[in-house]
Amino acid sequence: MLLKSSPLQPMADRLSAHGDLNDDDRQAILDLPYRMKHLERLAHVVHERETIVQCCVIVTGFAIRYKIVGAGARQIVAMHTAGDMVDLQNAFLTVADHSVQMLTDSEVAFIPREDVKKLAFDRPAVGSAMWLETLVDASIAREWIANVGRRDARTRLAHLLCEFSVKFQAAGIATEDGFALPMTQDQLADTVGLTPVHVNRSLRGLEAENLITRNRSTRMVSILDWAKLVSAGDFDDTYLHLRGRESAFARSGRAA
Amino acid sequence: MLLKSSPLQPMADRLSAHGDLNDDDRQAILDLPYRMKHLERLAHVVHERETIVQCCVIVTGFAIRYKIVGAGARQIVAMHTAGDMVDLQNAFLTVADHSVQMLTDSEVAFIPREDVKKLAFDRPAVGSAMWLETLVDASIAREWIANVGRRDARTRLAHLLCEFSVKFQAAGIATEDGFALPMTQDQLADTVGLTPVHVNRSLRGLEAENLITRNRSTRMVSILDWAKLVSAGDFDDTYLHLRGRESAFARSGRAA
DNA sequence: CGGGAGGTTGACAATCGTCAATCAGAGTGG
DNA sequence: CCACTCTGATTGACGATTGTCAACCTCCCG
Repeated sequence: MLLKSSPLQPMADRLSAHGDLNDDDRQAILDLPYRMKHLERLAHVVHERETIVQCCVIVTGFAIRYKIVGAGARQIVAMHTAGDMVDLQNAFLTVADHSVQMLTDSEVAFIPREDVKKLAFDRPAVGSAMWLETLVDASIAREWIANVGRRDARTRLAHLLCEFSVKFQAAGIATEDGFALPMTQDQLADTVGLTPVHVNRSLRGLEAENLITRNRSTRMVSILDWAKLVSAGDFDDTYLHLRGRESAFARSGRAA
Repeated sequence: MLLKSSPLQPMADRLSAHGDLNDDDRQAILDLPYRMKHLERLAHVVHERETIVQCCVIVTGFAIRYKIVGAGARQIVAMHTAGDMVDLQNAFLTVADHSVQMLTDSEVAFIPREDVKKLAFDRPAVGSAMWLETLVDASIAREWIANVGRRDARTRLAHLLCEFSVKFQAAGIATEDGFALPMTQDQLADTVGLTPVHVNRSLRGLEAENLITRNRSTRMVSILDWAKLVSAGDFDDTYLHLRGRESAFARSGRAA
């Protein structure tokens, strides 16, 4: 069960979390052909309108998906961490409808899309898990629409911080006390549909309320009061579909 | 090839558009067990947090997916027309992360989720098409994030109208000249993250510019200048992934 | 020690929201 | 055929959240 060896292990773990994969399924994932690549901060994996031929799995690091609108503004539409299959989901779409860029120096594995498709249909359990993964992504996107469309600045940011906290903990790269936020305020602004100036004001507001603390140099966010942050962010982790895991509500209950 | 008989025909057509399905594939779709139901305007198909046991295909009519945020506001996160598999995509998620409501009196077909899953993996061609359909939905959601997050009121609405025009034409329920918009201004407001008052002002603005005309009683939107509307809405239909079809840009080119 | 990226602030502008009144059209019952 | 009612559309006055502009600060690094 503990075959920690392949760079694809995080991907196998992620998919296992979505359903019961047997050892053969897991091994089949690890046996996928891949090509490792080191990508530097701000390097692009895909550009909008490009043709997709490979799927990309993040082994280490963070990435964002973004779109550029006519006025030149950028909107970040998703954020990914280790184990995420950034464009694996797009194994079925031919032309990219958005760009993918690394937030940090990262290790990624590229897998030919045909091999991914084949695996998905050869092994329904794996296929289901992959499909599920893309559906969870879609669910998060819907939540972001609501976040940007119907919440004020403070709530939007608190919500995003809650989401990151839960997501990072699920990925094993954060504790309940806080996490390293690999985004500048410019990037945060493009994530929640605000300006960097307003993000700054809102973030300081959350600090002033003693919900969080930040370390500017390490870019670490410490959560001082999870229950209040959840409340401030109107956060409910149902949309993350984390199933078996300890839910954020459970955590908030414990903290209360 | 023309077996127009089953209520599931629109679904088969839609899936065929995403890839090459052979006659057996198409027949397998039509052979799915289903239960027809008439739903009145504003009836709910699913409520947020409910457990999903059936998948729903719209045969006639329109539906919206929406979320309610803490402050009580509603955000519509998707809009669906005939042929759309509203919760088929959620065959893999157990608990609904949003509500689904009909915009008009409609005919829908309910299919047990297990049968959908089985079909998807028994017939990879169908499974691919279904997966693709969910990925297109996700792509639209991402575009909506950008629309709400980074475009001003006028542009947001123009963009939405362009999307509806293209989508409705693809579904065969609109011409290039216009379409019946089954939404009130309240619902439009909850779609683009504005207030109804501001939607009204923006819509009248587009009319004043002679980009569109509306018939209040039939709720019909006529497009007077497609090219200018596309420009005003910063619209590029790449994200709709319509492949083989005549693209909106082709149309705008023709009109120019 | 200079340069640069990113964070912070203040003053001011503006898009968009709120509130509330009024209007228009469809359906209903007498 | 007309009053009545209800939903949805339209407008105006006013308020406020958020954006814009621009300066300054802080830390890191060569």
